[in-house]
Amino acid sequence: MSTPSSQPLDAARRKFIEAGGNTTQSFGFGRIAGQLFALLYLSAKPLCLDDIVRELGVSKASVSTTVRQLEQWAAVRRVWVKGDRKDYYEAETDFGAMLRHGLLMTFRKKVETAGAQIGLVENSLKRAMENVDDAQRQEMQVVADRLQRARDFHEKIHGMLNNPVIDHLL
Amino acid sequence: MSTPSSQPLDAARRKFIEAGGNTTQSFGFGRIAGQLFALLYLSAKPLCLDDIVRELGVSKASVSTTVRQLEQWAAVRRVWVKGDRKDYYEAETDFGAMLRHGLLMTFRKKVETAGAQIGLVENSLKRAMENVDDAQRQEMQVVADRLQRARDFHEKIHGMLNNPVIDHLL
DNA sequence: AACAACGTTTAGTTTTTATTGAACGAATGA
DNA sequence: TCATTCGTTCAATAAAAACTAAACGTTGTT
Repeated sequence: MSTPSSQPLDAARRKFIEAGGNTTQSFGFGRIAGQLFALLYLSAKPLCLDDIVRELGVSKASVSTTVRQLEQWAAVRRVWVKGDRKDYYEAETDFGAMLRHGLLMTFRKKVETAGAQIGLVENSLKRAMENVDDAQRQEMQVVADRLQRARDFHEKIHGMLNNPVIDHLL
Repeated sequence: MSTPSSQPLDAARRKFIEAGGNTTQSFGFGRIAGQLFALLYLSAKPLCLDDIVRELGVSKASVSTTVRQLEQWAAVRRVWVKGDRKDYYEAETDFGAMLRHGLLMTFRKKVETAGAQIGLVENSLKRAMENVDDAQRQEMQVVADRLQRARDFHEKIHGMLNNPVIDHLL
């Protein structure tokens, strides 16, 4: 008992799925991630792996890995359907929650990694400056100043990303 | 008459350059972009193409193209040195300006493209809904509703990105 | 137990992106 | 004019990423 979707509806759906793929690809996440999310987002019912394979025309392996990516970004969630041992998935429809729990997290991590690396360089330079004559120290100071400006900026960004106001706005 | 930079200084510089490469790569911009910016950022004097080639150990072609990328992002600017027809480059040290004029711009464009695509799908679906019986229209309505939520979110993001307050915070 | 239906992992392939060497044209100055 | 020094472009290559088919382990069914 499958619903015979109308042609114009399917046409629109496919356009949206393609648009989703293009968008995620332009942001450096894969193409399939966007297509898969778009498909689920417009679907009234949760879909299983093979549904998705059929609709998108990609391999089961790709769907399996992509679906887990999307789960990590809180863009898709697994749902249980009674009396069926297949895994079903549905899209998160609250984009704000999605950004807060998924993308922003990833972003924060990368920013932190960058900040930590600045810190390491700063420290190793500071230690090196102690055992050196004044001429050399002066040359190093220029670099030390720039490093500090970089770290200042990092802390500014860090502050913004962890500001509850941001979460509230999304 | 070249300055004989001290060993510890150079060591720190190289670490920073490597860190820069890792960071930009993790964000999906190339590795060289980050290395090149980091090199210029810690350099007291502007550098020419061949200086950069020498320091980073990459081809002139790569430096040429990457430097133009960075110029577009307002991360690097060309400076003239009197009596030398080589092009010299220096880093933008104001990270805020850099984000405002470079990265945010790129980001905005991608978001706009995505938004436009949603609009297209929405319109084609709306038009299709006019010439269809009630049963079909009801099925389409579910999809139409989700599309509208997607567009609402897009407009929220659009508003945030174009809010002067953001620029002011950076 | 043997089988079938799933989702995952792995190893290999295809596709895309990054990087380079070499050729080129413009500008400089002998 | 000719030779040189630059930066860019372009075709080719190397490196990375996306994608797949097939094998696998698990879970449920007969």
